[in-house]
Amino acid sequence: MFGPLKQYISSKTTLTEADYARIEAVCIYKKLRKRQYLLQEGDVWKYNCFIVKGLLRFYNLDDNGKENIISFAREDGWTGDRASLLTGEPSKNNIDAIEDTELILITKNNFDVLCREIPALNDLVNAILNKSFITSQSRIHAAIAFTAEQKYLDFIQKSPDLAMRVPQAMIASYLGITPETLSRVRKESAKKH
Amino acid sequence: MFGPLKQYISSKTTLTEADYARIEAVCIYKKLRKRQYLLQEGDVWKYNCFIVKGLLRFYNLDDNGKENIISFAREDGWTGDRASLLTGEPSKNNIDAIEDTELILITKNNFDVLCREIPALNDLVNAILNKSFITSQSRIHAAIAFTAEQKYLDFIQKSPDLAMRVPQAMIASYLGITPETLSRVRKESAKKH
DNA sequence: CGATTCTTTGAAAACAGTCAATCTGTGTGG
DNA sequence: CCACACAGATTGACTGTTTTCAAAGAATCG
Repeated sequence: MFGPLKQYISSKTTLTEADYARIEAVCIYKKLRKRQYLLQEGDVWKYNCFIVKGLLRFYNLDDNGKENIISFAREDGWTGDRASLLTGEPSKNNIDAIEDTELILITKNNFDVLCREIPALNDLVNAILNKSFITSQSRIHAAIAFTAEQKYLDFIQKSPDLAMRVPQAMIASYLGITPETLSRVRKESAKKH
Repeated sequence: MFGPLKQYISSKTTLTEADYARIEAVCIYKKLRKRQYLLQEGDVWKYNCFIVKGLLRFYNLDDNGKENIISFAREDGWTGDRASLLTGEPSKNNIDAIEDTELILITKNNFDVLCREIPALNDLVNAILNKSFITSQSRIHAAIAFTAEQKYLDFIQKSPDLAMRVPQAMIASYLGITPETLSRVRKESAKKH
C-alpha cells in the first residue's frame, strides 16, 4: 500500500531508503466507500492526506443546505482542511468520497517531524503548497471573471479527466452555477461543435 | 527603511542580529507613485516583495480590457506573481500602486539562499504561504456561493480597512460584479441599517 | 425490473449587466 | 480663488443571463 506514495515522492525528489522507511512507519491506510465522509463539519482535522486511488470532494454547506464544492482531489493528489489543521478549530467543511477511495493519512505531528528530519520532503511540501496557491488564484480569476459557459469550457479544458468522472451536479456546484444552467450550457456548446 | 521588515519578522519569529544583517544586505528599496506599475503583463517576476507602506492591486486584463482584481496587498503584506516566479514565464498579470507605496524587494535567488541559511525564515515563509492559501479558499467560497450583496457584506466585514481605502470600482472588480451593481447594493444595505 | 438518483426541459421570476445621463467631489490651471 | 475639467459614483431604463420551481426523461444500482 505504501508503493504509490513512494512512487509519487520519488517522481518529485530523491530520498534514501531510510527516509522512505521513516515515512512508511507513520502512514495510516484507510479505505472509503463512495459517499463516505473523511471529514465532517465540526471535526478537527489533524492529518496530511495522500490519495492512492479514487476521488474526493472538499465542500461546505450554507444555511439552506446548499453544497459549495471548493475543490476536488484524486489519486496522486492531497486533501485536507488546512484551516482546521493550522488553528486546531473544528472544521466548517466536509470531505467525502465521490468514488471508492484509498488513502494514506499522516498525522500533523508525525508529518512535521518528518519534514524536519528530511529537508527534501519539506521542500516538496512547500512546492506542492505553492502550486496549490497558484491554482487557487486561477480559480478565483475564473469565478469572478467568467460567464457560466466560460467557466464550464475552462473547466473541461483544465480538468478533462474530472469532467468525465464527476457528476454534473457537482461540477455545477464547483463552478458556482446551478445544475440546470450547466445542463443548458452543455447543450449550447455541443451545438457549436 | 529596513526597520518595518525587521519589525514584521520579529513579530512572527526570532532571528539573530546576524540574520537580520544578512537579510538587510540583499534588500532592494523601491518607491512607487500612485498608478505606477510594479509588474506589467509580459514581464518576468523575480522577487519577493514586502510592502512597507501603501496599497497595491494584483490583477489581469481580459480580451475586452476589463480588469479583474485577484488580490490587494497593503503594508505588512506581500505581493508578487508566484506563477511567473515558479516557472520563469512572462506574467499574465499586472501589479500597480493604488496609493503612493514603499516596498522592499528581494530577488528569488537571494531569498532562496536566505531561507536555506535561516531555517526560521523558511518556516515563516511557509506559514505565510499556508495562510495565503487558506485565505484564497475562503475567497473561492465567497465567489461561487454568494450573491452580490453577500459578497459585499463579507468583504467589508473581513477587510473594513480596504473598504475605506479602495475606490468602489476596484472593490467591484475584486468581487466580480459591476460598479453599478455595487453602488446599488450599497444603497440597499444602507437602507436596512 | 423497480426505486432512486441524476439530468434535462420549460416557463416565469429574480438578479446582475449594459448603456447613457447625471451628480459629486477633487484638483488644477488660468 | 474661481472656474473648469476630470474621475468616480449614482441613477434610470432596458437587456440578457441565471435561478427557481416543477415536471418529465435518462441512467444507475441493488
